[in-house]
Amino acid sequence: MPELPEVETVVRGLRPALENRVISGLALSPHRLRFPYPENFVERLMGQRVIGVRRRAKYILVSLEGGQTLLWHLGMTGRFTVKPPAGPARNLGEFYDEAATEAASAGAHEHVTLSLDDGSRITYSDARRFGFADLMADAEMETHKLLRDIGPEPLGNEFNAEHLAREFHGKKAPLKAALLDQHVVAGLGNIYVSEILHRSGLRPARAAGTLSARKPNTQKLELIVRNTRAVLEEAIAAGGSTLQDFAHADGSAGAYQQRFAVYDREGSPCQTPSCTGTIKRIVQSGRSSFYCPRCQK
DNA sequence: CGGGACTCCTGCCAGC
DNA sequence: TGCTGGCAGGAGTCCC
Repeated sequence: MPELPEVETVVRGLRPALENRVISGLALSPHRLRFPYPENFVERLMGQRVIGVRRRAKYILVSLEGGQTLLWHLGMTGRFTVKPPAGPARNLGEFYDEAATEAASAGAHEHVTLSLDDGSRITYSDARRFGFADLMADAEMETHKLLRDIGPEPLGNEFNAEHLAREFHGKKAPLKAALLDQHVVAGLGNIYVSEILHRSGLRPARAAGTLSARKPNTQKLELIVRNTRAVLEEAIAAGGSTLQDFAHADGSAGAYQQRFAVYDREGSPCQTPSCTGTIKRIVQSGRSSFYCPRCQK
């Protein structure tokens, strides 16, 4: 599912396809996505030149020359496919299961088709339609409802032990929920939070506030910060290499197999060196969490 | 106000 | 074999 590393991978794939190109056509399917498209969506995008593509949290932000920014969220099953003027289509994001990727490549659930001035086309497919698009003036970025309250980027300097100490202070919510909260830190999702907590030796059900009492447990907080960065950077590196494979290969999928230490590994032996535990699955606020009861405290 | 439940949607798969 | 129910998950919204 698209969490920060997957969105980053998609952004890196979209960048060369979109930057400097002019939008020459835009077609929408009759189905709306999670939210209705913004007013005059097509008209406002037509003829616009793309000057930049970047990521904030799990949002894709496309800057347009005319002073507008296109915001896109992939939801859970959103994916972009780039079709160059000649040659095979390139599916951005091989982190989805193979069947869904094939379906998208075959044109199923296509909701938006963007034509560019170099003859290429970019399509957005989204089986569950949890994704959505929005369009705003650049000046509205700071105050945009979906962006203004988002926490620091986990790979930036603002995400540190002091920040977590402040955010966790007095929190009764479990660590799992606290790290999933986009206001605490941006971009983490269900899968990576399990991985980060496993690497940090912390139980997902542990109350976040226990790490930030009157005297914050700085060591543990720093461990979370360090492992968050490590897990995300490894995943981005893996995604990036997938993209490269894809760019110079014949379009075959499956070169990249994500290896998780705990996610979806219930009943498997814990991979922590010298740990003899077995991965357990629990449900927290309707979501699965995976952890090792032996080495996570 | 914090925290949890519910909601959107469709594909997949275990179990009957 | 074919159907059904449960599950997957991002994040806004609602309610206690």
